[in-house]
Amino acid sequence: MGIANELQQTNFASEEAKAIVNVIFTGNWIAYQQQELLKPFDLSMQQYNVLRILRGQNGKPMTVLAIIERMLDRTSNASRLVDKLVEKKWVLRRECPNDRRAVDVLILPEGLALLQQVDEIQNQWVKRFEHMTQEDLIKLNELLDLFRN
Amino acid sequence: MGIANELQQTNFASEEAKAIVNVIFTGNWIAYQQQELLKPFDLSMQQYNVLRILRGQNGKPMTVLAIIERMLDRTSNASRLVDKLVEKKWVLRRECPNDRRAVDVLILPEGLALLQQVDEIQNQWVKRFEHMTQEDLIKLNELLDLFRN
DNA sequence: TTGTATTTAATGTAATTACATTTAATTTTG
DNA sequence: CAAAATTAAATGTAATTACATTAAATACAA
Repeated sequence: MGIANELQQTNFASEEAKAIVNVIFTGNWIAYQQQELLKPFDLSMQQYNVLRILRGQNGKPMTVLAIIERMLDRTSNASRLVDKLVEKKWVLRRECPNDRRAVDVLILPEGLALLQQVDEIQNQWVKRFEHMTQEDLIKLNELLDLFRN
Repeated sequence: MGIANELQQTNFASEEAKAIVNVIFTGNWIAYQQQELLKPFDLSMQQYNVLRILRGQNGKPMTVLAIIERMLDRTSNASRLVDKLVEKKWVLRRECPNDRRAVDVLILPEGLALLQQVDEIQNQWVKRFEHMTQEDLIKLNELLDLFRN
């Protein structure tokens, strides 16, 4: 993967400049891996994210707005995202009883089953990070959090 | 920014799982910052990346294929990317003399001037990371490299 | 209560992207 | 050398995305 190594080689103006590129590049890299992992399930990362948020509700419905607020990437298109999930019969969409502007979205058993399947593959895949110690991972998470502050 | 903090709060299945989400999220976050920074220059991140690659050539032209190989994000659309740069008169495109299939792309003085302007803003902006020590940044870069291996 | 403002979701659209195909030029092979 | 294979870039397209606008319902204020 050409650039992955080149990143180490390239001489950057500063450690900051390298970190910026490195964070973006590594983010894209892992996002790509995740996309590939989800492809066999005909699931995009955003759709997967929404399904997991809905699962987190333990059966309670959520409005589209509530979903948007929980999503990792601010998407203006949650409506159409939910469309796709409805089409595939993974979630149910229905008018919200107490506010007819709003729409309740609810994960279906089929959606839950799908997530369980993905979880299994995901758990397998995560083993790819066995070369990192727990300490490494904690430190990485700390530094990324610091980076954003 | 809701999620940024929620990331710290949310309880993940594992440190690995958190790192995956954290890397993607932080990558998107910083990419967004960069996009905003480039917006006043009517420059997308990919276009900026191409211009910088061309600047690195110190006046020598590059074929589209050579550009693709150096780009951070594998884009299948380098042709159209270069189109935009040509439109804006930042680069020149001409037939490659020794291989008429190929196309030489060359950064123009206007393109170099633009980059210099962006550099200045960029240098200002990077100060946002002053809260991180040099050691922090080096460690972050190391851990990201490790993460990809 | 009635008109105005706000909120929620859906939609229109233009730009971007990924992926496949096409065109033209060059290289390889028989 | 001629035909086939490969290479480089451009193009077609369908899907995705960002951004603005619309439509419908609700909240609020006079």
